[in-house]
Formats: sequence, structure tokens, C-alpha cells
Amino acid sequence: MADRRTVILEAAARLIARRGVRGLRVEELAAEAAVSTGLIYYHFKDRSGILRATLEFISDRAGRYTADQVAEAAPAEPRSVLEETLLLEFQETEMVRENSTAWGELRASAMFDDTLRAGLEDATRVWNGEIAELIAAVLPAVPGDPAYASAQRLTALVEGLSGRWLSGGITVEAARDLMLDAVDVELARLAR
Amino acid sequence: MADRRTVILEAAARLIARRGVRGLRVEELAAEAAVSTGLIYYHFKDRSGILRATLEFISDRAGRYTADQVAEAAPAEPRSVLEETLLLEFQETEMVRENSTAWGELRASAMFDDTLRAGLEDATRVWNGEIAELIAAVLPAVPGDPAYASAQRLTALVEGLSGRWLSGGITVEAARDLMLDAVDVELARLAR
DNA sequence: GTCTATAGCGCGATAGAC
DNA sequence: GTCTATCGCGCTATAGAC
Repeated sequence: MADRRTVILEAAARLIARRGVRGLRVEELAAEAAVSTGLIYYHFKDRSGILRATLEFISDRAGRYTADQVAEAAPAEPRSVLEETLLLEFQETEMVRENSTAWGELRASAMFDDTLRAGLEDATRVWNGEIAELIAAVLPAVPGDPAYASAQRLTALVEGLSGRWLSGGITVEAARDLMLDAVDVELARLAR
Repeated sequence: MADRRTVILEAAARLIARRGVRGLRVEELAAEAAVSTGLIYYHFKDRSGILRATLEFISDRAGRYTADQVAEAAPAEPRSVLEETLLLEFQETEMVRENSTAWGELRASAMFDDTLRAGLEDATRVWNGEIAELIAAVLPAVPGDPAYASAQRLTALVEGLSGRWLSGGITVEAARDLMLDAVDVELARLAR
């Protein structure tokens, strides 16, 4: 079922969340995944290959848990769907913490590692698009451009608040409250 | 005038912006500052001491360039002061790029390095307070709590947008536009 | 306070057997 | 595909002279 490659990527996400990109040691990754270092180099070529693959793995997984959880919440009003989707990034579950931390790390690393940028931009664009669509579902009359701008602000705010949450500056609850108000503020503006 | 210690810190800010916290090599720092590695360890004890001192140096410097530039723009209306202050973080000058990059790096590092957290939280609190005061100058009738919440959102958004700007996701201009609209949105909300 | 020299080893990466 | 063994560089940190 879970092939070795996937096992390694899961371990990498866990480890990046725990130690950061800079703290990721290939040997430690091997231990965490219960494989040899040789196998890791066989599958991913080099250290930066591990990072690229992990970025992709994480953004896929985030897409999945988002879709799942919102679907399972049953057909709700569009506004709650938008709110819930954004709030999913602020939960004290292991996977969310892992994903958010690793995501922040990889974005930070992309400032100095060109090979990470492309994947990051793609994932960001997709995310912005999803949020823009949810906004459109709430306010169908609003044209695409302002909706996309609002989406960009909201996702950028998620990243900013995540940074503060994960570095201990604010609690999850505070982050959630600030996020909810931001949605309110943006929608009120678009509805004018 | 500029003692060796300061020269080292300036060089550290430059290098962190260029290579990241992860890429900072003590030997390279010594070369950049034109001193010996021994002197660096004499002044800062160890690598993480360098980081702590640089964080403090950077946030002091940011406070200074903010105050200076806003003062020099002559007595303007409070709203422009607020806007200008927030937009100062999005400029293609070397010092701003340096400060923003280093700040982002240090925030990311704080997720895994407890010794950085305290300084980071203090600096963030001061920053939030400054923005909250500027908001109060625009809308004196608004009570402190909602103003502070708006300030938190705005500064968190600055960090989020900076991350995207510096990792190549958006241009400075786009970041500025998004930021300006955010100010508009927040003020409209508070004025209601 | 400042430099030079070097210890010491952590860690990425590869070779080669199975 | 997967493992074991190992090489050798790169980097932090210290010792000791001036």
C-alpha cells in the first residue's frame, strides 16, 4: 500500500515540522522512515530533491484534507465553507501543524533556493484560485479580479498568522478569531 | 564610530538576507565583516548568539528607518502616515530587502529555536502597538481593542505578503496594492 | 580586542554487494 | 530496490600568540 517512497516523504514532512528544513538530516530521515540512507538517495537524487518532493507531497495532502473535511461537513452555506476552509489551517492536529510548519519552512527556504520556487508558486496559485472560487460562491455578482485579490490577501494572511502561531506569538484561538474577522471584512468590502 | 561589533552585525544582516539563516557561515561572515572568526566568537559566544544579536539589531534599525522616513515626509494626514508606514516594508531598497528577508528568516527559525522567541515577540508587540496608534490617529473614536486587532491583521499581512514578494511569488507593486486595499478595508470596517 | 592556526566531527554523498 | 560501509569536505568552535 504505502510504498517506501511515500513512507520517506511522510517521515520527511514530520521531520521538517519538528526540526526545520535546516535541521533535516538525511541520516535522521532514514532512521525515521526505517530505511537506509542509500535508498533515499536512490529515490530522490540529493538533499534538495527530497525537499522538492516533500513540498509537492505536502501541498497534495493539504488539498486532500481540505476537500475531505469540508465535504464531510455536509452541504453548508457557501460562507461557512469559505470560513471553514480557511480555518482548517489553524487546528491543533498533528497533520495540520506538520503541514503548516513545513509549508512555512519551505517558503522561507525558497527565498534562497531557486529550485523550490516553481513548485511553491504553482501550489500558491492553486490555493488562491480555490479561495477565489469559494468567494464567488458567496458573492456570485462580484467580478473575478477583486475576488482574486481578496483571496490573495486572505491566503497571505493565513501564512502570516500561521507564522505567529507556530513561533509562539499568538494562540490558535486568537489566529482563528483574527482570520474570521478578516473574512468578514473582505466580504463586506466586496459586497459594497 | 562604527565599532567592530556593529560592523559584524551589519554584515550579518546583509548575509542573512543573501543566504538565509541556514546559509550563514561564520567564516563567510568574518570575511564579509573583514574580521577574524575568532573575534566573532569573542563578541557573540556562539552561532546562535550571532542570530539573537542580529535580530535585535534589525528590529532597532527598522524602527529607526520607519520613524525617519515618516518624519521627513512632513506633517501629513494620519491616514497617509499609516499607509506610508506599512508600505515602507515593500521597497526595492537594499536595507528594506535586507531587513524583511532577515526578519522572515528569523521568524521561521524561531519555530525551532526557543532562544529567539522572546526577542521576536517583543519586537512584534512593539510593532503592533505602533500600528494601532496610527490607526487611533486616523479614527480617534474607535476603542483600543478593535484597533489593536486590525493592527495585528495588518502586520501579519505584511509578513505574509513579504514572504511572497521575497520568494518571487508576487512583485513589490502587487504587494503594495494589496496592502493599500487591506488598509482601506480595515479602516472602512472600523469606521462603521 | 584581535588575529592565526587547527582540532574535531557532523553530514552529504557514493561505491558496491545482494 | 535496498542495504552496509566509508570517504572526505565544510563548518563550528577553541587555543594561544600578540
